[in-house]
Amino acid sequence: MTFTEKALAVIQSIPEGKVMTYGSVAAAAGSPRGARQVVRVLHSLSDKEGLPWHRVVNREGRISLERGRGYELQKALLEDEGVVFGLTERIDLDTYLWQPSTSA
DNA sequence: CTCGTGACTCCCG
DNA sequence: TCGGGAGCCACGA
Repeated sequence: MTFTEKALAVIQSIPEGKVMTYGSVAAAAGSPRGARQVVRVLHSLSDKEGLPWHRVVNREGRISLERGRGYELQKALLEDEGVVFGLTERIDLDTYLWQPSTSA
């Protein structure tokens, strides 16, 4: 089981209306410092595995992508799932952060 | 095998 | 408080 596979499983475990940070996914996958690998996983498998890449945001609960890069798409997808963006285009992690270990 | 890369994160200035 | 730089890890060429 590689980090990529674990990350893949973790990301797929994120339910609608919830989000996870790169760091959290990485940690859940076994590498607290592997946030960047999560990025890689999204890039490489989001398309093939049909991952909910839009449910992955940065540590601030914000979309890392820039306007015109996918930002609006991700935001739209999340809002469609019930995720609310704050006045600062930010997601309230206290409310929407998905924590795999705490749910089961 | 070594080098480069990346939708990150943290620490220091 | 804000900005810049280095660290990090795994994967593709």
